[in-house]
Amino acid sequence: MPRRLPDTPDVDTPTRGPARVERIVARVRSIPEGFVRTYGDIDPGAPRLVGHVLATTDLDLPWHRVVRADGSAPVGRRQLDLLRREGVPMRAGRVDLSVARLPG
DNA sequence: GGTCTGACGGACA
DNA sequence: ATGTCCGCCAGAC
Repeated sequence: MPRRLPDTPDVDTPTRGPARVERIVARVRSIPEGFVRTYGDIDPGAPRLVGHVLATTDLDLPWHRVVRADGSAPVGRRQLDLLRREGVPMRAGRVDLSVARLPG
């Protein structure tokens, strides 16, 4: 008898290990100026991992284009300024996701 | 091996 | 709106 069953295959077959981090980096990198993506959009299976990556990486990424699911900015005013400068629409101090959120 | 912690998200009170 | 709880994954001890 196997000591454990194989992971349930799902539609998404998330990558595991360092490859997953690479995928996150790639997705952040691909956010065009003037748009944002949420942590959950970048990695639905592990949004916190996205934060972990952004907080520890030394790569030059458009980190300011990653916001929370409600459009608020985890890093604060500095981040909002950067976004405003790119013309990202705001509403009540948060990003207006209905307009700025990148599809997919 | 185990335990904790992130720039989170969703459910629920 | 505000706060709690739990799940998620990789990395650092």
